[in-house]
Amino acid sequence: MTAVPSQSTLPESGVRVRFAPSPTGSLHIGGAKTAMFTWLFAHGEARRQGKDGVFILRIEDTDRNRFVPGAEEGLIDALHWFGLTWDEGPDVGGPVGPYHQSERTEHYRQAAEHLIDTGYAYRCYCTRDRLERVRAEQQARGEAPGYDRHCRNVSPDEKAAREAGDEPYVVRFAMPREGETVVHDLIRGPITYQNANLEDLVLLKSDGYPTYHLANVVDDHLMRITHITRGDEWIPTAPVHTLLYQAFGWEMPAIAHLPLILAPGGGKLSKRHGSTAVEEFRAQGYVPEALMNYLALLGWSFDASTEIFPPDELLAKFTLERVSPSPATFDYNKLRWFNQQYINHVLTLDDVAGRVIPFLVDAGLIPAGPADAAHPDFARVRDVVELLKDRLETLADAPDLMRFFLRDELDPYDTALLIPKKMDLQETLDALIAAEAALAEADLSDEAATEARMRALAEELGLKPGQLFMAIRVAVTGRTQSPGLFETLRVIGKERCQSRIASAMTRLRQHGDEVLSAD
RNA sequence: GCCCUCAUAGUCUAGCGGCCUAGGACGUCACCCUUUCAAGGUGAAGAUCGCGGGUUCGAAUCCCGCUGGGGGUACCA
Repeated sequence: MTAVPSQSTLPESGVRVRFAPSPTGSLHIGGAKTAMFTWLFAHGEARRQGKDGVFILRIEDTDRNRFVPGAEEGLIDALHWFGLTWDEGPDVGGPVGPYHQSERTEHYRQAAEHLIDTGYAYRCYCTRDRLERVRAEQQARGEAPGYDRHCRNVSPDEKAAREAGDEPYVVRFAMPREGETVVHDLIRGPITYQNANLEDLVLLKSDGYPTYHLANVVDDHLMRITHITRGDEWIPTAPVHTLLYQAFGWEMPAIAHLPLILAPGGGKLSKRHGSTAVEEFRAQGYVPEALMNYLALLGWSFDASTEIFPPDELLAKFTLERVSPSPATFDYNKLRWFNQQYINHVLTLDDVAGRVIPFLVDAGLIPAGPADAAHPDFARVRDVVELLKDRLETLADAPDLMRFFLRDELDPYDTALLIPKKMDLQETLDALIAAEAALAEADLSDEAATEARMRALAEELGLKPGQLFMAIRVAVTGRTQSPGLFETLRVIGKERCQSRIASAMTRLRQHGDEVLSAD
């Protein structure tokens, strides 16, 4: 008889959990949420209770048809960016590796053999054609489609004959035909299943690779997982896995199914609704802390009013007990709000300045360099970010809002914008001439003094302060919207302010000529 | 079809039998602040707690049914 795979010796540790993605694409936001809750449980809740909370990354690459080269690297990248760290995994190693299922096939083969030997599984030689035919017939008769257990019931003679040949086969689980199986979900309580409704699932495929069911159970056992945390969509497989543990004679880990993320219109969140991959949110200028905060509140809450939970707060407060069983709809709007909160109020100025750098580099506004204080332009960027961070919803908004600070040339703008409300071209020109003269002898680093001088000037000119300020604002920024005028002037610098006002005056004169010649 | 699961405003949620004339947040609208735009502040509208039965002196909270949403039903995970 084939021996059942056995656990390696490992010091008794409190909580061992894993995130087990398949490298079939980029990290979906739903997967990120599952990973995060699992991480919070191990590194937050368990460790707060004085337990050794271990978070493991395991790569479930048993489907050779869906394998995507590079996906694993992308997954790990995205997980790191998101802010998760694991204690054991394919990249960091660990005592119960390897952490790729494709390197653990011997365990699964052995486990399947053991189950056959003990009568809990059997070889099935049915062809795909036959399975399809059976399904079609069942459906035609209005029956529930499913494997008819043909190979489970063959005579001993036929069985022996088949085994002597070299036909390809799969190994199926011999599901109990009666009784019921109860799964105790940590989040939703007991779930009862009638065994008669359960199918004889394939455990080992004809290519020798295991299915999810076998590999998952065997690995969770061998890796000494204490709590299974996974998405809601796995609930229907829970009784099968429970029965599998029983067949092996292994203790079943505790299990918790985390609520799914739904799309705004209902159904799965897909490309049609917007971004779904963590990598996309990153590229769009979301900060990981905000994404984490938003996702945490999609199914978990601490109290009736707290909304802002930076990662350390999450680690300090998260409990599985307060995770809701109901699925939640993804709201891009609210994510944006969280992102804005982090950029405007939670992250430090230096931090935001650093994070904005890659976006400015991509836009060609500053030279490439490190995304922190080591960048040669850091001080400049920091000064600008100080004025603008409150109007950043995402980091990707930065290049557009910051252009007129970082480049000498202004973007093209409509000359008519220079003329404030209730003023005409000549009045505007006069105002700018006076403003330029005043600016020439002003100390822009003293914002209060500059403002006082300009307010006085407005009065001399018989203008409202806002009118004068708007003319200057447009001349200096090329826009009707900007941070406070005097801090804007200070950061842009006197020389550039003067040359921009000069060119605004030139444009006004030309504009006037054009208007005249058109008449 | 069958199995499972979920159910408080458009959305995320608090609530775990009386504190609820249902609290917070996003979004929406209004006002304040104000040199523009943000940010910030204040306030408003928005939920017969999906529906129907029970249990109880009393139910958003417990039980049953229904309805609706979601998931599963592969040699994918």
